[in-house]
Amino acid sequence: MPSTINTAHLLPESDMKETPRKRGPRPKGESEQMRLRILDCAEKLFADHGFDGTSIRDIAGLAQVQLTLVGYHFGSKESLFDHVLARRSSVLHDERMKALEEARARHANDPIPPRKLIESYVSSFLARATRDDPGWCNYSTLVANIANSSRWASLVSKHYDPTARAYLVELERSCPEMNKEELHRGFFFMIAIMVAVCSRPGRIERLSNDVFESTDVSAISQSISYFVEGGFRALAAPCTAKSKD
Amino acid sequence: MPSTINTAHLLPESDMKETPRKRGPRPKGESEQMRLRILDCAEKLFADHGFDGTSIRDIAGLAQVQLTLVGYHFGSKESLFDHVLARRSSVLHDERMKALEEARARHANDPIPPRKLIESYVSSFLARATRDDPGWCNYSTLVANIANSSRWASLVSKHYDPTARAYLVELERSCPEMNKEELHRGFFFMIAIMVAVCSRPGRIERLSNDVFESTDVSAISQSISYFVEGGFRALAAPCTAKSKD
DNA sequence: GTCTATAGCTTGATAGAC
DNA sequence: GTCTATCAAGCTATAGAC
Repeated sequence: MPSTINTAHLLPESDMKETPRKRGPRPKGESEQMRLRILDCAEKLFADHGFDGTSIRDIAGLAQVQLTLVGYHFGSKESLFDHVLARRSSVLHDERMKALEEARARHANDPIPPRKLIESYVSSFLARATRDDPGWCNYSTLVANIANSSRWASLVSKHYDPTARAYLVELERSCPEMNKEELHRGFFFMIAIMVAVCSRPGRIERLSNDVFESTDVSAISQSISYFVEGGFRALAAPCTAKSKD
Repeated sequence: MPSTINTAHLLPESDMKETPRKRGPRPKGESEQMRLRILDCAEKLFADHGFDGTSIRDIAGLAQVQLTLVGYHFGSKESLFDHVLARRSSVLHDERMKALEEARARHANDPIPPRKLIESYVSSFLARATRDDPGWCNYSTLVANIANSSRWASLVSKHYDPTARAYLVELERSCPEMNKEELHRGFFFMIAIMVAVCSRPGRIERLSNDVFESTDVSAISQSISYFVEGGFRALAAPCTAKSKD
Protein backbone atom coordinates (compact mmCIF):
# COMPACT_ATOMS: atom_id res chain seq x y z
CA MET A 1 0.00 0.00 0.00
CA PRO A 2 2.89 2.42 0.32
CA SER A 3 2.91 2.53 -3.45
CA THR A 4 -0.38 4.42 -3.50
CA ILE A 5 1.03 7.34 -1.56
CA ASN A 6 1.78 10.48 -3.50
CA THR A 7 5.38 11.35 -2.95
CA ALA A 8 5.95 13.19 -6.17
CA HIS A 9 6.93 16.26 -4.24
CA LEU A 10 9.82 14.35 -2.73
CA LEU A 11 11.27 12.87 -5.86
CA PRO A 12 14.20 14.05 -7.99
CA GLU A 13 13.23 16.34 -10.84
CA SER A 14 12.68 13.78 -13.58
CA ASP A 15 14.67 11.73 -16.11
CA MET A 16 13.62 8.57 -14.34
CA LYS A 17 13.10 6.51 -17.44
CA GLU A 18 16.08 7.23 -19.72
CA THR A 19 18.79 6.69 -17.09
CA PRO A 20 18.89 3.11 -15.81
CA ARG A 21 20.81 4.51 -12.82
CA LYS A 22 24.54 4.29 -12.83
CA ARG A 23 26.60 3.63 -9.75
CA GLY A 24 28.84 6.15 -8.05
CA PRO A 25 28.25 9.62 -6.65
CA ARG A 26 25.39 11.79 -7.90
CA PRO A 27 25.42 15.46 -8.87
CA LYS A 28 26.10 17.44 -5.73
CA GLY A 29 23.06 18.04 -3.53
CA GLU A 30 21.25 14.98 -4.77
CA SER A 31 22.69 12.87 -2.02
CA GLU A 32 21.31 15.15 0.63
CA GLN A 33 17.95 15.08 -1.12
CA MET A 34 17.93 11.31 -0.93
CA ARG A 35 18.78 11.46 2.74
CA LEU A 36 15.85 13.74 3.40
CA ARG A 37 13.53 11.65 1.27
CA ILE A 38 14.41 8.58 3.27
CA LEU A 39 13.72 10.48 6.47
CA ASP A 40 10.37 11.77 5.19
CA CYS A 41 9.19 8.40 3.97
CA ALA A 42 10.32 6.63 7.12
CA GLU A 43 8.41 9.20 9.12
CA LYS A 44 5.26 8.57 7.13
CA LEU A 45 5.45 4.79 7.24
CA PHE A 46 6.41 4.62 10.91
CA ALA A 47 3.44 6.85 11.66
CA ASP A 48 1.01 4.73 9.68
CA HIS A 49 2.21 1.23 10.49
CA GLY A 50 4.41 1.53 13.55
CA PHE A 51 8.04 0.52 13.91
CA ASP A 52 7.60 -3.22 13.53
CA GLY A 53 4.93 -2.82 10.90
CA THR A 54 7.33 -0.99 8.64
CA SER A 55 10.21 -2.65 6.82
CA ILE A 56 13.32 -0.95 5.55
CA ARG A 57 12.25 -2.25 2.15
CA ASP A 58 8.97 -0.34 2.38
CA ILE A 59 10.87 2.82 3.23
CA ALA A 60 13.39 2.43 0.44
CA GLY A 61 10.59 1.63 -1.98
CA LEU A 62 8.52 4.67 -1.10
CA ALA A 63 11.58 6.91 -1.20
CA GLN A 64 12.58 5.35 -4.52
CA VAL A 65 16.00 4.64 -3.18
CA GLN A 66 18.18 1.57 -3.06
CA LEU A 67 17.62 -0.65 -0.05
CA THR A 68 21.20 -0.47 1.15
CA LEU A 69 21.24 3.29 1.07
CA VAL A 70 19.00 3.46 4.08
CA GLY A 71 21.47 1.55 6.19
CA TYR A 72 24.34 3.52 4.76
CA HIS A 73 22.91 6.86 5.83
CA PHE A 74 21.21 5.97 9.09
CA GLY A 75 22.64 2.71 10.35
CA SER A 76 20.25 0.25 11.93
CA LYS A 77 16.49 0.50 11.77
CA GLU A 78 16.35 1.66 15.39
CA SER A 79 18.89 4.34 14.66
CA LEU A 80 16.80 5.52 11.73
CA PHE A 81 13.80 5.74 14.02
CA ASP A 82 15.82 7.85 16.41
CA HIS A 83 16.87 10.20 13.62
CA VAL A 84 13.26 10.61 12.54
CA LEU A 85 12.24 11.52 16.05
CA ALA A 86 15.19 13.80 16.63
CA ARG A 87 14.82 15.94 13.54
CA ARG A 88 11.60 17.63 14.58
CA SER A 89 11.81 17.29 18.33
CA SER A 90 14.81 19.60 18.23
CA VAL A 91 12.73 22.16 16.33
CA LEU A 92 10.04 21.90 18.97
CA HIS A 93 12.58 22.19 21.75
CA ASP A 94 14.08 25.34 20.30
CA GLU A 95 10.72 26.96 19.69
CA ARG A 96 9.42 26.14 23.14
CA MET A 97 12.53 27.33 24.92
CA LYS A 98 12.51 30.54 22.93
CA ALA A 99 8.86 31.11 23.85
CA LEU A 100 9.73 30.46 27.47
CA GLU A 101 12.55 33.00 27.39
CA GLU A 102 10.33 35.60 25.80
CA ALA A 103 7.59 35.04 28.33
CA ARG A 104 10.11 35.43 31.14
CA ALA A 105 11.39 38.65 29.66
CA ARG A 106 7.88 40.01 29.14
CA HIS A 107 6.90 39.38 32.75
CA ALA A 108 10.19 40.56 34.22
CA ASN A 109 10.49 38.81 37.54
CA ASP A 110 6.79 38.20 37.99
CA PRO A 111 5.53 34.67 37.62
CA ILE A 112 4.17 33.84 34.19
CA PRO A 113 0.42 33.13 34.19
CA PRO A 114 -0.08 29.34 34.05
CA ARG A 115 -2.36 29.66 31.08
CA LYS A 116 0.41 31.25 29.05
CA LEU A 117 2.70 28.35 29.81
CA ILE A 118 0.06 25.81 28.93
CA GLU A 119 -0.79 27.48 25.65
CA SER A 120 2.83 27.91 24.74
CA TYR A 121 3.68 24.28 25.31
CA VAL A 122 0.59 22.81 23.69
CA SER A 123 0.24 25.09 20.71
CA SER A 124 3.79 24.63 19.49
CA PHE A 125 2.96 20.98 18.93
CA LEU A 126 -0.69 21.23 17.99
CA ALA A 127 -0.36 24.07 15.54
CA ARG A 128 2.26 22.25 13.52
CA ALA A 129 0.37 18.98 13.75
CA THR A 130 -2.72 20.47 12.20
CA ARG A 131 -1.31 22.72 9.55
CA ASP A 132 -0.98 21.61 5.97
CA ASP A 133 2.58 20.43 6.32
CA PRO A 134 2.37 16.66 5.70
CA GLY A 135 5.72 16.07 7.36
CA TRP A 136 4.63 17.54 10.65
CA CYS A 137 1.31 15.73 10.43
CA ASN A 138 3.08 12.41 10.05
CA TYR A 139 5.44 13.30 12.83
CA SER A 140 2.70 14.15 15.29
CA THR A 141 0.87 10.94 14.49
CA LEU A 142 4.07 9.05 15.09
CA VAL A 143 4.68 10.75 18.41
CA ALA A 144 1.12 10.05 19.50
CA ASN A 145 1.51 6.39 18.60
CA ILE A 146 4.57 5.91 20.77
CA ALA A 147 3.65 8.31 23.56
CA ASN A 148 1.85 5.64 25.57
CA SER A 149 4.25 2.83 24.85
CA SER A 150 6.71 1.58 27.40
CA ARG A 151 8.91 0.29 24.62
CA TRP A 152 9.92 3.74 23.46
CA ALA A 153 9.78 5.39 26.84
CA SER A 154 13.47 6.10 27.07
CA LEU A 155 13.57 7.48 23.55
CA VAL A 156 10.66 9.81 24.26
CA SER A 157 12.30 10.89 27.49
CA LYS A 158 15.54 11.63 25.73
CA HIS A 159 13.89 13.90 23.21
CA TYR A 160 11.22 15.59 25.31
CA ASP A 161 12.08 15.56 28.99
CA PRO A 162 14.52 18.50 28.92
CA THR A 163 11.85 20.85 27.58
CA ALA A 164 9.21 19.44 29.90
CA ARG A 165 11.43 19.94 32.91
CA ALA A 166 12.09 23.55 32.02
CA TYR A 167 8.36 24.22 31.76
CA LEU A 168 7.71 22.41 35.01
CA VAL A 169 10.21 24.58 36.85
CA GLU A 170 8.54 27.70 35.50
CA LEU A 171 5.11 26.32 36.30
CA GLU A 172 6.14 25.83 39.90
CA ARG A 173 7.03 29.50 40.07
CA SER A 174 3.67 30.38 38.55
CA CYS A 175 1.68 28.26 40.97
CA PRO A 176 3.51 28.54 44.27
CA GLU A 177 0.38 27.64 46.16
CA MET A 178 0.05 24.29 44.43
CA ASN A 179 1.30 21.00 45.72
CA LYS A 180 4.23 20.15 43.48
CA GLU A 181 3.17 16.60 42.94
CA GLU A 182 -0.30 17.65 41.86
CA LEU A 183 1.23 20.16 39.53
CA HIS A 184 3.41 17.56 37.89
CA ARG A 185 0.42 15.28 37.49
CA GLY A 186 -1.52 18.06 35.87
CA PHE A 187 1.30 18.67 33.42
CA PHE A 188 1.34 14.97 32.60
CA PHE A 189 -2.42 15.04 32.02
CA MET A 190 -1.99 17.99 29.70
CA ILE A 191 0.53 16.14 27.58
CA ALA A 192 -1.75 13.12 27.42
CA ILE A 193 -4.54 15.26 26.02
CA MET A 194 -2.25 17.03 23.60
CA VAL A 195 -0.96 13.89 21.93
CA ALA A 196 -4.29 12.09 21.97
CA VAL A 197 -5.90 14.90 20.02
CA CYS A 198 -3.30 14.54 17.28
CA SER A 199 -3.53 10.82 17.03
CA ARG A 200 -7.12 10.26 16.13
CA PRO A 201 -8.43 12.90 13.82
CA GLY A 202 -12.18 12.69 13.74
CA ARG A 203 -12.51 10.44 16.75
CA ILE A 204 -14.52 12.96 18.70
CA GLU A 205 -16.82 13.44 15.76
CA ARG A 206 -17.34 9.75 15.25
CA LEU A 207 -18.13 9.12 18.89
CA SER A 208 -21.02 11.51 18.55
CA ASN A 209 -22.39 9.71 15.51
CA ASP A 210 -20.96 12.35 13.25
CA VAL A 211 -23.23 15.05 14.54
CA PHE A 212 -20.29 17.44 14.53
CA GLU A 213 -18.94 17.89 11.08
CA SER A 214 -15.83 19.94 11.29
CA THR A 215 -12.57 19.20 13.01
CA ASP A 216 -12.06 22.82 13.79
CA VAL A 217 -8.56 22.82 15.10
CA SER A 218 -8.45 26.21 16.70
CA ALA A 219 -11.64 25.40 18.56
CA ILE A 220 -10.12 22.22 19.89
CA SER A 221 -6.96 24.05 20.86
CA GLN A 222 -9.00 26.54 22.81
CA SER A 223 -10.96 23.75 24.46
CA ILE A 224 -7.73 22.14 25.56
CA SER A 225 -6.51 25.38 27.08
CA TYR A 226 -9.73 25.94 29.00
CA PHE A 227 -9.93 22.35 30.08
CA VAL A 228 -6.36 22.12 31.28
CA GLU A 229 -6.44 25.47 33.03
CA GLY A 230 -9.66 24.46 34.75
CA GLY A 231 -8.04 21.20 35.70
CA PHE A 232 -5.07 22.95 37.25
CA ARG A 233 -7.40 25.24 39.15
CA ALA A 234 -9.24 22.24 40.52
CA LEU A 235 -6.00 20.61 41.59
CA ALA A 236 -4.89 23.83 43.26
CA ALA A 237 -8.07 24.16 45.29
CA PRO A 238 -9.40 20.65 45.79
CA CYS A 239 -11.51 21.83 48.72
CA THR A 240 -13.87 23.49 46.28
CA ALA A 241 -14.12 20.41 44.14
CA LYS A 242 -14.51 18.21 47.17
CA SER A 243 -17.97 19.59 47.83
CA LYS A 244 -20.16 16.53 48.09
CA ASP A 245 -22.50 16.02 45.15
CA MET B 1 13.18 -12.68 26.82
CA PRO B 2 9.73 -14.20 27.13
CA SER B 3 11.48 -17.16 28.69
CA THR B 4 12.40 -15.12 31.75
CA ILE B 5 8.79 -14.39 32.59
CA ASN B 6 7.29 -16.32 35.44
CA THR B 7 4.23 -18.07 34.18
CA ALA B 8 4.27 -20.94 36.61
CA HIS B 9 0.82 -19.98 37.77
CA LEU B 10 -0.51 -20.62 34.30
CA LEU B 11 1.01 -23.99 33.67
CA PRO B 12 -0.50 -27.46 34.03
CA GLU B 13 0.09 -29.09 37.39
CA SER B 14 3.35 -30.93 36.72
CA ASP B 15 4.64 -34.15 35.08
CA MET B 16 6.42 -32.07 32.50
CA LYS B 17 9.46 -34.28 32.26
CA GLU B 18 8.23 -37.86 32.29
CA THR B 19 5.58 -37.47 29.57
CA PRO B 20 7.06 -36.62 26.18
CA ARG B 21 3.55 -35.44 25.27
CA LYS B 22 1.37 -37.76 23.28
CA ARG B 23 -1.03 -36.63 20.58
CA GLY B 24 -4.79 -36.63 20.81
CA PRO B 25 -7.23 -35.12 23.29
CA ARG B 26 -6.20 -34.29 26.85
CA PRO B 27 -8.00 -35.01 30.10
CA LYS B 28 -11.16 -32.95 30.13
CA GLY B 29 -10.74 -29.33 31.19
CA GLU B 30 -7.13 -29.21 30.14
CA SER B 31 -8.01 -27.97 26.71
CA GLU B 32 -9.82 -24.98 28.14
CA GLN B 33 -6.85 -24.31 30.38
CA MET B 34 -4.58 -24.20 27.36
CA ARG B 35 -6.96 -21.84 25.62
CA LEU B 36 -6.85 -19.47 28.55
CA ARG B 37 -3.10 -19.77 28.86
CA ILE B 38 -2.71 -18.76 25.23
CA LEU B 39 -4.96 -15.79 25.81
CA ASP B 40 -3.07 -14.72 28.93
CA CYS B 41 0.34 -15.02 27.32
CA ALA B 42 -0.78 -13.27 24.15
CA GLU B 43 -2.11 -10.47 26.31
CA LYS B 44 1.20 -10.11 28.11
CA LEU B 45 3.36 -10.21 24.98
CA PHE B 46 1.12 -7.91 22.95
CA ALA B 47 1.24 -5.45 25.85
CA ASP B 48 5.03 -5.57 26.12
CA HIS B 49 6.05 -5.73 22.47
CA GLY B 50 3.04 -4.66 20.45
CA PHE B 51 1.22 -6.62 17.78
CA ASP B 52 3.98 -6.74 15.19
CA GLY B 53 6.66 -7.15 17.81
CA THR B 54 5.09 -10.37 19.02
CA SER B 55 5.15 -13.60 17.05
CA ILE B 56 2.78 -16.50 17.42
CA ARG B 57 5.89 -18.51 18.23
CA ASP B 58 6.62 -16.28 21.22
CA ILE B 59 3.08 -16.74 22.45
CA ALA B 60 3.07 -20.49 22.02
CA GLY B 61 6.46 -20.68 23.67
CA LEU B 62 5.47 -18.67 26.71
CA ALA B 63 2.23 -20.59 27.03
CA GLN B 64 4.15 -23.86 26.63
CA VAL B 65 1.80 -24.91 23.91
CA GLN B 66 2.29 -26.19 20.41
CA LEU B 67 2.58 -23.52 17.74
CA THR B 68 -0.35 -24.76 15.70
CA LEU B 69 -2.66 -24.81 18.68
CA VAL B 70 -2.81 -21.06 18.71
CA GLY B 71 -4.16 -20.95 15.20
CA TYR B 72 -6.50 -23.80 15.92
CA HIS B 73 -8.17 -22.02 18.83
CA PHE B 74 -8.11 -18.42 17.66
CA GLY B 75 -7.59 -18.38 13.92
CA SER B 76 -5.33 -15.70 12.52
CA LYS B 77 -3.05 -13.51 14.56
CA GLU B 78 -5.37 -10.55 14.13
CA SER B 79 -8.29 -12.62 15.30
CA LEU B 80 -6.33 -13.64 18.38
CA PHE B 81 -5.66 -9.97 19.08
CA ASP B 82 -9.36 -9.29 18.82
CA HIS B 83 -10.14 -12.09 21.27
CA VAL B 84 -7.62 -10.72 23.75
CA LEU B 85 -9.21 -7.30 23.57
CA ALA B 86 -12.75 -8.61 23.71
CA ARG B 87 -12.37 -10.78 26.79
CA ARG B 88 -11.90 -7.96 29.26
CA SER B 89 -13.60 -5.14 27.41
CA SER B 90 -16.85 -7.01 27.82
CA VAL B 91 -16.23 -7.19 31.57
CA LEU B 92 -15.65 -3.44 31.62
CA HIS B 93 -18.73 -2.81 29.53
CA ASP B 94 -20.94 -4.83 31.86
CA GLU B 95 -19.56 -3.19 34.97
CA ARG B 96 -19.88 0.31 33.59
CA MET B 97 -23.40 -0.20 32.33
CA LYS B 98 -24.42 -1.68 35.65
CA ALA B 99 -22.94 1.30 37.47
CA LEU B 100 -24.80 3.60 35.13
CA GLU B 101 -28.10 1.84 35.78
CA GLU B 102 -27.56 2.01 39.51
CA ALA B 103 -26.72 5.68 39.39
CA ARG B 104 -29.85 6.34 37.38
CA ALA B 105 -31.95 4.45 39.88
CA ARG B 106 -30.37 6.24 42.82
CA HIS B 107 -31.08 9.66 41.36
CA ALA B 108 -34.54 8.79 40.13
CA ASN B 109 -35.25 11.20 37.30
CA ASP B 110 -32.77 13.81 38.43
CA PRO B 111 -29.61 14.25 36.41
CA ILE B 112 -26.62 12.37 37.77
CA PRO B 113 -23.85 14.68 39.01
CA PRO B 114 -21.12 14.81 36.33
CA ARG B 115 -18.47 13.90 38.86
CA LYS B 116 -20.23 10.61 39.57
CA LEU B 117 -20.22 9.73 35.90
CA ILE B 118 -16.56 10.64 35.53
CA GLU B 119 -15.51 8.61 38.53
CA SER B 120 -17.60 5.66 37.51
CA TYR B 121 -16.15 5.51 34.03
CA VAL B 122 -12.56 6.12 35.00
CA SER B 123 -12.33 4.04 38.13
CA SER B 124 -13.68 0.87 36.55
CA PHE B 125 -10.62 0.88 34.31
CA LEU B 126 -8.08 2.40 36.62
CA ALA B 127 -8.87 0.30 39.66
CA ARG B 128 -8.41 -2.94 37.77
CA ALA B 129 -5.32 -1.66 36.02
CA THR B 130 -3.57 -0.93 39.26
CA ARG B 131 -4.60 -3.86 41.40
CA ASP B 132 -2.42 -6.90 41.79
CA ASP B 133 -4.09 -8.86 39.01
CA PRO B 134 -1.31 -9.29 36.41
CA GLY B 135 -3.83 -10.06 33.69
CA TRP B 136 -5.61 -6.75 34.08
CA CYS B 137 -2.30 -4.93 34.32
CA ASN B 138 -1.19 -6.38 31.02
CA TYR B 139 -4.53 -5.63 29.49
CA SER B 140 -4.51 -1.98 30.52
CA THR B 141 -0.99 -1.56 29.18
CA LEU B 142 -2.11 -3.08 25.93
CA VAL B 143 -5.12 -0.80 25.66
CA ALA B 144 -2.97 2.23 26.40
CA ASN B 145 -0.53 1.22 23.69
CA ILE B 146 -3.17 1.03 20.99
CA ALA B 147 -5.40 3.84 22.21
CA ASN B 148 -3.57 6.49 20.20
CA SER B 149 -2.99 4.38 17.14
CA SER B 150 -4.95 4.87 13.95
CA ARG B 151 -4.21 1.30 12.98
CA TRP B 152 -6.44 -0.18 15.67
CA ALA B 153 -8.98 2.61 15.69
CA SER B 154 -11.84 0.51 14.39
CA LEU B 155 -11.08 -2.28 16.82
CA VAL B 156 -11.05 0.11 19.76
CA SER B 157 -14.27 1.67 18.55
CA LYS B 158 -15.93 -1.70 18.26
CA HIS B 159 -15.11 -2.63 21.83
CA TYR B 160 -15.47 0.71 23.59
CA ASP B 161 -17.74 3.06 21.71
CA PRO B 162 -21.05 1.56 22.86
CA THR B 163 -20.20 2.19 26.51
CA ALA B 164 -18.77 5.62 25.76
CA ARG B 165 -21.89 6.63 23.90
CA ALA B 166 -24.13 5.59 26.76
CA TYR B 167 -22.10 7.70 29.18
CA LEU B 168 -22.12 10.62 26.79
CA VAL B 169 -25.90 10.57 26.57
CA GLU B 170 -26.14 10.59 30.34
CA LEU B 171 -23.53 13.31 30.60
CA GLU B 172 -25.58 15.49 28.30
CA ARG B 173 -28.50 15.13 30.69
CA SER B 174 -26.22 16.05 33.58
CA CYS B 175 -24.81 19.14 31.91
CA PRO B 176 -27.70 20.61 29.95
CA GLU B 177 -26.09 24.03 30.00
CA MET B 178 -22.99 22.79 28.19
CA ASN B 179 -22.35 22.97 24.51
CA LYS B 180 -22.59 19.38 23.33
CA GLU B 181 -19.48 19.54 21.27
CA GLU B 182 -17.44 20.85 24.18
CA LEU B 183 -18.83 18.12 26.34
CA HIS B 184 -17.80 15.44 23.90
CA ARG B 185 -14.35 16.94 23.70
CA GLY B 186 -14.08 16.91 27.46
CA PHE B 187 -15.04 13.26 27.57
CA PHE B 188 -12.40 12.51 24.98
CA PHE B 189 -9.80 14.38 27.05
CA MET B 190 -10.81 12.34 30.07
CA ILE B 191 -10.22 9.08 28.26
CA ALA B 192 -6.84 10.31 27.05
CA ILE B 193 -5.77 10.98 30.61
CA MET B 194 -7.14 7.68 31.87
CA VAL B 195 -5.21 5.51 29.45
CA ALA B 196 -2.03 7.58 29.61
CA VAL B 197 -1.83 7.09 33.35
CA CYS B 198 -1.93 3.33 32.91
CA SER B 199 0.63 3.20 30.19
CA ARG B 200 3.65 4.73 31.80
CA PRO B 201 3.90 3.80 35.44
CA GLY B 202 6.45 6.05 37.07
CA ARG B 203 6.60 8.58 34.26
CA ILE B 204 5.37 11.41 36.43
CA GLU B 205 7.91 10.54 39.07
CA ARG B 206 10.78 10.37 36.61
CA LEU B 207 9.91 13.72 35.06
CA SER B 208 10.38 15.30 38.44
CA ASN B 209 13.81 13.74 38.90
CA ASP B 210 12.36 11.12 41.21
CA VAL B 211 11.47 13.60 43.88
CA PHE B 212 8.16 11.79 44.33
CA GLU B 213 8.70 8.25 45.43
CA SER B 214 5.38 6.52 45.47
CA THR B 215 3.00 5.81 42.66
CA ASP B 216 0.05 6.19 44.95
CA VAL B 217 -2.76 5.04 42.76
CA SER B 218 -5.68 6.30 44.75
CA ALA B 219 -4.06 9.73 44.89
CA ILE B 220 -3.67 9.77 41.14
CA SER B 221 -7.25 8.60 40.69
CA GLN B 222 -8.44 11.45 42.83
CA SER B 223 -6.27 13.90 40.93
CA ILE B 224 -7.82 12.75 37.70
CA SER B 225 -11.31 13.25 39.07
CA TYR B 226 -10.57 16.76 40.28
CA PHE B 227 -8.73 17.66 37.13
CA VAL B 228 -11.39 16.39 34.76
CA GLU B 229 -14.23 17.87 36.73
CA GLY B 230 -12.42 21.19 36.80
CA GLY B 231 -11.86 20.88 33.10
CA PHE B 232 -15.54 20.30 32.44
CA ARG B 233 -16.41 23.27 34.61
CA ALA B 234 -14.07 25.43 32.58
CA LEU B 235 -15.59 24.22 29.32
CA ALA B 236 -19.07 24.90 30.66
CA ALA B 237 -18.25 28.49 31.61
CA PRO B 238 -15.48 29.63 29.31
CA CYS B 239 -16.34 33.25 30.06
CA THR B 240 -14.71 32.84 33.46
CA ALA B 241 -11.64 31.27 32.00
CA LYS B 242 -11.45 33.83 29.24
CA SER B 243 -10.41 36.54 31.67
CA LYS B 244 -7.27 38.01 30.20
CA ASP B 245 -4.02 37.04 31.94
C1' DG C 1 -7.51 -31.72 19.76
C1' DT C 2 -2.90 -32.24 19.47
C1' DC C 3 1.20 -32.76 17.12
C1' DT C 4 5.13 -32.96 13.13
C1' DA C 5 6.80 -31.06 9.23
C1' DT C 6 7.28 -27.83 5.93
C1' DA C 7 5.82 -24.57 2.32
C1' DG C 8 6.43 -20.01 0.90
C1' DC C 9 7.54 -15.68 2.00
C1' DT C 10 9.69 -11.51 4.31
C1' DT C 11 12.87 -9.73 7.27
C1' DG C 12 17.50 -6.77 8.66
C1' DA C 13 22.04 -6.69 7.53
C1' DT C 14 26.32 -6.88 4.83
C1' DA C 15 30.11 -8.19 1.43
C1' DG C 16 32.00 -6.39 -2.42
C1' DA C 17 31.92 -4.36 -7.39
C1' DC C 18 32.05 0.23 -9.32
C1' DG D 1 28.00 6.99 -2.37
C1' DT D 2 25.53 3.91 -4.91
C1' DC D 3 24.28 -0.48 -6.46
C1' DT D 4 23.85 -5.92 -7.04
C1' DA D 5 23.52 -10.04 -4.85
C1' DT D 6 22.90 -12.82 -1.21
C1' DC D 7 22.62 -14.54 3.57
C1' DA D 8 20.74 -16.67 7.65
C1' DA D 9 16.98 -16.15 10.36
C1' DG D 10 12.55 -15.16 11.16
C1' DC D 11 7.67 -15.22 10.03
C1' DT D 12 2.39 -17.05 9.28
C1' DA D 13 -0.24 -20.54 7.85
C1' DT D 14 -1.55 -25.19 6.64
C1' DA D 15 -1.55 -30.19 5.22
C1' DG D 16 -1.93 -34.34 7.21
C1' DA D 17 -0.66 -38.20 10.80
C1' DC D 18 -2.57 -39.75 15.04
